[in-house]
Amino acid sequence: MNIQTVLAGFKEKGLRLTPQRQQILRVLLKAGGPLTAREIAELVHRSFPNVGLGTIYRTLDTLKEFGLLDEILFPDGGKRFELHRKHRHHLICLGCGQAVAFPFCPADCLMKVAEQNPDFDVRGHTFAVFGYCGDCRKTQGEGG
Amino acid sequence: MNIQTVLAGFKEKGLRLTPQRQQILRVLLKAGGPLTAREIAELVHRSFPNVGLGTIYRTLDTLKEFGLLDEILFPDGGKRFELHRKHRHHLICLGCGQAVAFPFCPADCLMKVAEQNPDFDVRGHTFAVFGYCGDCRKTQGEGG
DNA sequence: TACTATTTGAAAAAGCTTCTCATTTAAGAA
DNA sequence: TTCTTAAATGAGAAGCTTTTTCAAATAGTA
Repeated sequence: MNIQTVLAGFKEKGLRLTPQRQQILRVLLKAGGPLTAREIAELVHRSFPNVGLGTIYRTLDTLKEFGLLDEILFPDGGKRFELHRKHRHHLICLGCGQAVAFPFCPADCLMKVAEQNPDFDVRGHTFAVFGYCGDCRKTQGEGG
Repeated sequence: MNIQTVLAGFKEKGLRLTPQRQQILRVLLKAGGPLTAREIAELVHRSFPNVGLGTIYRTLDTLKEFGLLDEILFPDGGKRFELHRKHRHHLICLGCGQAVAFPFCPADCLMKVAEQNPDFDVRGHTFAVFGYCGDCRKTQGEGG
């Protein structure tokens, strides 16, 4: 996904292309992984020091509403955001917080669940794997 | 898991069996599904109106520390708690909030992830399925 | 009973997210 | 370019959940 696509989508929906929104989008596009609202705010502030957290959250809400943004729930309850890229799950390092996406779903489990709960209308699922990345294993991942 | 087991575990660890903790445990044992901290507090207050939220959270922390409590993250970021019962995942209704546990894990996906990330030391995972239960489908689950 | 470290209640504080509202501004019209 | 207007913004207040603080109470033991 590039910024042109996103901005075109914005225009289609009648949303204004404010500099703040553009900067928030650039930050999300540049991000190597999912970011917290605060991290997004800090990065945006490098170009627009006065953007309020309200604006950050409002923009994130707007993006979510249009399916452009994914929200990732970390095991401690913390939320992170990244631009939507098909359906993906994450491999998350408990040491450094780095998250790597992978594109496949727990198919076997979903099938079993659906089979065993025929009355339940499955609409979605979450799946995330936690542990320690190669770098963190050397320092903090052992013996936990 | 019954209250005797839990209380015995408490004693072993040198924890005091205060009436507040016992009541929190009873509430968790009686619960039909995972509860929010506030729900636990409300139920505890029926017997002990003055138990503070601080005590609730501290007790939940203690239980988590000893592996007696599981925390479930809902898709909106809300947290719920239930006494640990082996390793389980949840089928959660977006209509009424009811959560049903199931005892199997997304094995295929976990294997793939581990294979594709040999440097990563996998320590855990989360998996939850969301949708609408039979009751809610009749009223609010259609066309969402 | 007396002792003491643990636990508690109450309130304050902290952290994240949402809301409020006067002001600003993007986008289109003239 | 200037005007118009609804949408968006910044700043701060407010709302929630969770954590911390600390004097007072108490479980467990001697």
